Amino acid sequence: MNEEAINAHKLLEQAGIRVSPVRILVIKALAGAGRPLSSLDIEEILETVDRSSITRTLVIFTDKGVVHSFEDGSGSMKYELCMMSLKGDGHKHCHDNYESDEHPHFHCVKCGKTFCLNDAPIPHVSLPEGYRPIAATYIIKGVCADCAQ
Amino acid sequence: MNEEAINAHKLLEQAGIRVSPVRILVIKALAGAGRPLSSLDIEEILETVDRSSITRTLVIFTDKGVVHSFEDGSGSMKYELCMMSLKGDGHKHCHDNYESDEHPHFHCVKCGKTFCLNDAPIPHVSLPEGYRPIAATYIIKGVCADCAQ
DNA sequence: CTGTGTGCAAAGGGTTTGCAAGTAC
DNA sequence: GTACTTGCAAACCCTTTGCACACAG
Repeated sequence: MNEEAINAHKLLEQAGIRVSPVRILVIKALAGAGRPLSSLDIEEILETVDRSSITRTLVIFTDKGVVHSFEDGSGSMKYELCMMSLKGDGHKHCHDNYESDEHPHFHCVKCGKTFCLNDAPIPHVSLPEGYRPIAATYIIKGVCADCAQ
Repeated sequence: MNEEAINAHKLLEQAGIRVSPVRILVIKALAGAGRPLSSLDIEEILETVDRSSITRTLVIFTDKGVVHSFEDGSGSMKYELCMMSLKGDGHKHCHDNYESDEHPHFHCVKCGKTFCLNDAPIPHVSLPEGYRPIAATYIIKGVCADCAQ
């Protein structure tokens, strides 16, 4: 069992999710991509795994705070590993502190890929009285450097 | 013809869109709601109009810059009148200047409604070299004041 | 007559669900 | 044995498309 597998294993246990082959594979696919993936993206990486199993896995991960999920305007949901779970702060649910964990994304309308803008935090916007925030998504739509050439 | 109808008429002409009954009705529905609507929302307001006609109308409006469209995480597209077209600056396409025209939104996961946070502009995030922005969406997901009680 | 707008029905893309077989404890 | 996981197929939701009729110039 290599380093990556050990980390995926640990990550699942810390999040209170039972370990399974598909779950390990999905974690590794997300970790290896370095950018948010759709269930279709993951299916293409993990050729042998059924899409509904991937989607079910991602729902569990989202519930347990292991991944963030958001719509980037491409028509399909994108998923990325939550930074807090990667750091091993499994007991801190990322929903409790979304502003420090989330970051903006850039969605390229040409290639369809979505990139993380890790350098900047999601800038703060204050809410009207009584509004309780859970999460925030900040997506800039445009053309990426590769596609602009 | 009342005041609202005259405005819708003018708005369409300024955007270079031919006037039609459905287009007037969709403009009025959007203007009357005060918050972004889905095609289903509009269908419920305009009981007699077919949903595909509404969607086709919204596509035209988006192309011409009369409305903004974005995904709020509810699974369906939301549409709202572009402020620039309301002010009569029909010649200024809102895509040319998204940061000054757009604003953040709040999506309530309980009632499913999406509200405009008009007080704040979309805060600026700088992009890596070569990335060309077209539009930005900033959506805070949570529970609205009415649903939090 | 010609082009545009609209309603209806079908198709398409993505996600979710039901069910049965497989697997771990 | 019991509970969980997974693959397959069907159902579902929303959007898009094809087509025919209605209407305006």
